Amino acid sequence: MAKITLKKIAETLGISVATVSKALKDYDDVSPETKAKVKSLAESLNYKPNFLAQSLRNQESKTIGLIIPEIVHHFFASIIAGVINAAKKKGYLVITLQSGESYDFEKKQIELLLDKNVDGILLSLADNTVDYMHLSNLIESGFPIVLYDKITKSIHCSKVVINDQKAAFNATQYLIDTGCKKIAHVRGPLKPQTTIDRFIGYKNALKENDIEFDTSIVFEAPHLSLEDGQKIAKEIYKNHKDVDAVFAFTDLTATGVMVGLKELNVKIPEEVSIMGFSNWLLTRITSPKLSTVNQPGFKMGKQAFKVLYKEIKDRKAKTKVEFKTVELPTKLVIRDSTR
Amino acid sequence: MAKITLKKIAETLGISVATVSKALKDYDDVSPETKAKVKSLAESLNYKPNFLAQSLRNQESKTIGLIIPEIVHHFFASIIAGVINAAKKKGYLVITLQSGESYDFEKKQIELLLDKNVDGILLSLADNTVDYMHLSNLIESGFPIVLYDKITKSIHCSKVVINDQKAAFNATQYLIDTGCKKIAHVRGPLKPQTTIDRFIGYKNALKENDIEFDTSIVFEAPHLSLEDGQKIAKEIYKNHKDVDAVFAFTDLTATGVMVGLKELNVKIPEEVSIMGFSNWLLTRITSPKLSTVNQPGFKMGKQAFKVLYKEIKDRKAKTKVEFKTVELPTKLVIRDSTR
DNA sequence: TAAGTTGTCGAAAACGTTTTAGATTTATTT
DNA sequence: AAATAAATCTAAAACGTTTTCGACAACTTA
Repeated sequence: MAKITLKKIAETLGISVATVSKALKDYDDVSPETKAKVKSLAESLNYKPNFLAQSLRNQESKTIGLIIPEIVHHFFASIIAGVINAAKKKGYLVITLQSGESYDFEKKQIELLLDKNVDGILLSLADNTVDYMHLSNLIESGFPIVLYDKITKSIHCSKVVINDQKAAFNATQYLIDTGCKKIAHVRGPLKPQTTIDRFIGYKNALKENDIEFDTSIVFEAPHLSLEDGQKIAKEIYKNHKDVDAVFAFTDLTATGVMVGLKELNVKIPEEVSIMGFSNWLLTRITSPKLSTVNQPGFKMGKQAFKVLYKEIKDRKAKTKVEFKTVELPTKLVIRDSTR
Repeated sequence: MAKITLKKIAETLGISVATVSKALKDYDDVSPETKAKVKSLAESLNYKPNFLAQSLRNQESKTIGLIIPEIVHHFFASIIAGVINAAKKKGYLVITLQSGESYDFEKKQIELLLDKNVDGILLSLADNTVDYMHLSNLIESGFPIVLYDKITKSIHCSKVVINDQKAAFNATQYLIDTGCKKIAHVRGPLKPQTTIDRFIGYKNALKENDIEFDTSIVFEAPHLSLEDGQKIAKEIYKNHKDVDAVFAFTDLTATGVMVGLKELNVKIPEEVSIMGFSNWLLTRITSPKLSTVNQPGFKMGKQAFKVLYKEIKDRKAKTKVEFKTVELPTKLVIRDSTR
């Protein structure tokens, strides 16, 4: 059961290791006869090149790193699946790490991945990442990194995102089109670009329709949890009875708002329309079923890998690497929580 | 920005590579002075050993493979998180692959991981895996593998599981204790051991309480989907009006049954108690909230890595590897869908 | 026949580390 | 002072691959 190596093949055939290697890779300075002999023996011994040796020699590991803020999360799990799926097709394997939305972990894990000689990194920024030196240095050195979902405009590199502004605009516009006049917004933690952009989209839609923007009906859900939503529901019921729609940053919080309002006997969607964001599994389970914006996690993962792959190839071929930003389309999924 | 290597350190210090290597590892045949010089230079140059070279030389990659049936799934995502978390603590990285419940993929991906020189594999069997030769050969050769969650009794190796029989027994017993007399069971696909065990637990509880087992109220949910559950709800409503409780193989299907029955104006839990299995996020969102059995995914992932780690160490130390089966405790989570 | 061409091969270096076995120097013992 | 022991170092092989460069033979060409 010992491992088959080039050396073994060379010895049994009475030729050199170099020739065996070249025969297997169809170099044209080895005769057809030798090639045939080598190939058939390699096949019958089920020879598999040693990946570590290849990596060491070729300075590439055919492995990429994927840093996820939170694995146990429908959207991010979809991303993992998408990345793995796309990577497999190109012969790449994926090492997944979780930053837990912590800047320190994020930094450490990037280092870990670099130490492991990954060929590139896919990264979604932790919410509290504010200092980008660790990234910009890396990118300047030419190391392939692509940012997905939670990005920042302050870093110059390739990115894969959805258009949060547009998506939020469309969601809000839909609420307006269906007769809602007083639309509250539940936003996430302050820093991430996604929070900001969805908020801007919401505001733009109001403006476009000459609806006055009222800062007192914009709520922050610090943990984006169900409970956050429930609390906000009570607040709305108590102090903002005229609210007839809620557009939330994410499905879970939207569900919290919905559950909270239902407990207060508010009729959904007759009295208040609820719009979520992401299209998680749970949107099909709430009652009424939650209207939402589909955020294509699997596709985003696939696309992110593709962009990274191109950069890895370009860098190897010493072609100039062009940074690009890919914007994935979202779409409204209208169910029963909106009029 | 060129990589710092032992060679570079050796050259600037005017000593040999061997000494540098040994100095950094505190071998006792290098003088304290040399050690100090080497260490301080290494530190100031921020020397990081090349992982590939180390792996090649030491014949260990400090990387393990994790094969998951389905990543986008609350329970399995928790497992991934648990494994990564435990692995990190021991300096191991995790390559995740998805089998998609396909036997062929499972085989291919094991090979992929072996080609990549992973030090061990964590595996949950695909539903349609029936032939275990690819595994038993590997295990016999001494390669560390541990099976988690979806296991088989036909393979002799370490395993990390919950006690499905006991968990199902307790769930059923709870239904009986709360006055249910006619308890239906929704089982999963026929093959997996988990399906069989939960079914046995259900039957045992009936027997223990002198309740007649009625095969006509055992239903199969082939895809374990929400829709499967809804269909079964209709069937129950139509032909088995005397059913006053349903114990389902998994939360999503339980939810399907619940949604289906609610649509037929059956009162939950007054007329029918519903018990799920797994304790996914969604159980807190259904209305009424779903009672279920907590299946500790994160812990299972952690534990699975620990067992694998021990095997890797033992094997390296040439200690005899003892296979063991770790059984993780489950517990009933009673919410509002049961009386 | 001398020079050039072509086809086929292998030695050796390289990737960066670890470790064995031996070499060299210094210190200790008789 | 010679023999032995201890302390410190290094050469070299090893892990398994890839690729450059040159060697050699056989065949063409002038």
